[in-house]
Amino acid sequence: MTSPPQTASRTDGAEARQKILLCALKLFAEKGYAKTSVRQIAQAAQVNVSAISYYFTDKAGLYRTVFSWPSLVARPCEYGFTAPELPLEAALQQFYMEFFQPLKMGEAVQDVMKLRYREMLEPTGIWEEEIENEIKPHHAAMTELICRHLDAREADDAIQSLVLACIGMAVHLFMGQNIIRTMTPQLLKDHAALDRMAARYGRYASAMVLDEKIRRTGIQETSA
Amino acid sequence: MTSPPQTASRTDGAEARQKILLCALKLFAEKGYAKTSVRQIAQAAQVNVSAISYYFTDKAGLYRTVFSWPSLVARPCEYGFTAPELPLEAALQQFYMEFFQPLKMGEAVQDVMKLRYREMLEPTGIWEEEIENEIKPHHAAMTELICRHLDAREADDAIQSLVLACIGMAVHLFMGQNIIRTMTPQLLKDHAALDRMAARYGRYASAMVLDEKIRRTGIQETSA
DNA sequence: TTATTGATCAAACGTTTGTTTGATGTATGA
DNA sequence: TCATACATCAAACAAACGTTTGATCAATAA
Repeated sequence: MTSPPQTASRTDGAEARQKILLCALKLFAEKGYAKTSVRQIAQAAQVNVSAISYYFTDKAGLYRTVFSWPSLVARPCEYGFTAPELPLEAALQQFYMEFFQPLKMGEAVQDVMKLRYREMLEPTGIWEEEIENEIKPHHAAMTELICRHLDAREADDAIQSLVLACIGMAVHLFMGQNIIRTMTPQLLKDHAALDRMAARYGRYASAMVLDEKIRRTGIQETSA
Repeated sequence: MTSPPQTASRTDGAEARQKILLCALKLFAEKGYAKTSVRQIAQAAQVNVSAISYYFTDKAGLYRTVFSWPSLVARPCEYGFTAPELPLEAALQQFYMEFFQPLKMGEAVQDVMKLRYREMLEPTGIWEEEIENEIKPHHAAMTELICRHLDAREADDAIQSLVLACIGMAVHLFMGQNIIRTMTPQLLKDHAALDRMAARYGRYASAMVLDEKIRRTGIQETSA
């Protein structure tokens, strides 16, 4: 009879597991998967090395668990920027606000995002099955928004470039945090600074879309 | 068996060195420093493992050599986009043309760029001493260009955000090659597609700067 | 010729890697 | 009380790592 007993009163186990997860996240995000050894993680978490295999089977299992940490990855009310009643600039500003949200939250959330973006450069394993379900929706949502405001029923190359540019600005800011904080730290200083950043990027993106719109109507008029 | 030339049975030595460099570059760019073993490199280059220590002292030495491969890194006529006589949009388009140039060239050049951008995420060692001398000039050149066209003598936060956005679009396209080629392959298909991309990004960036200019003159008038 | 030099090799080096083992301590349930 | 389940530990494991060794082969210079 080895039915799972209730060990709720026992705090030791879950506590160690949590510590391992937290330290692993930090180290993985900081130095990458390969450069982080299980012994380093164990030492940082102040647990025995074998605790990692004990709780997560192996290093890869620990990474997978960290990578899709539910409480950190789950972002409840996202894609609010696609709301149809929003004017273009407001929608884009909200997009960047949502995108920069993790930067405002704790280190852990940022580290998870860092992990995910790191997978872009080193597409091995989880990338295809996980990011595919995160990047593509993001991309599709932005495409839909821009198509709607350009009165285009399909996304041609120009629109897809536009989508890429809008998203690229955000991704770059996220991935280049370290550099930006070195060169122009005041831009990411605090929540207010990030909000200003989102507002500016929203304006810029809006200007890009409007430029494309003018170009399109112009072409339509001359070709008609 | 064909009759062997004078130096056929005995290879030059420089040849092996070159092969190691080429394969190391490819593997480092593909999988990162830590995940690439010297044995893999040796096998790919079809040389003995010890040849790496023989020619480059150690793995780190090989990496350093690859990282600053003179013939690949040297980019002769750069920063041409800052030429004062260029109008804004043309200047920005030239910026993106220059930025995307490596994408047109051989795989080796792209891999070197990939290596350099990878150092952004994993700032260990060479980063500080090398990238500092590459990113900052790029950034400064773009800042100067935008300041000039905005009639601003100093770069305030808004201008620096603008600079960041313009550069970010380009960096994102470079780093996200794999994803972009998966989702919208036609945007990076060939040289002509890349040129169209640079032209579009130039227009978009120009629209952003002009938007900021309008905003500025508007504020100046109301505040004056 | 012989001596020397540089390139190449298989083999082994000592470490570090991720993982497993078996023992020990400890709280819980009967 | 005893017995079971669980958490933790030091130690050991095989495999892979970067690196070194010493021999071998080919070419050059004396």
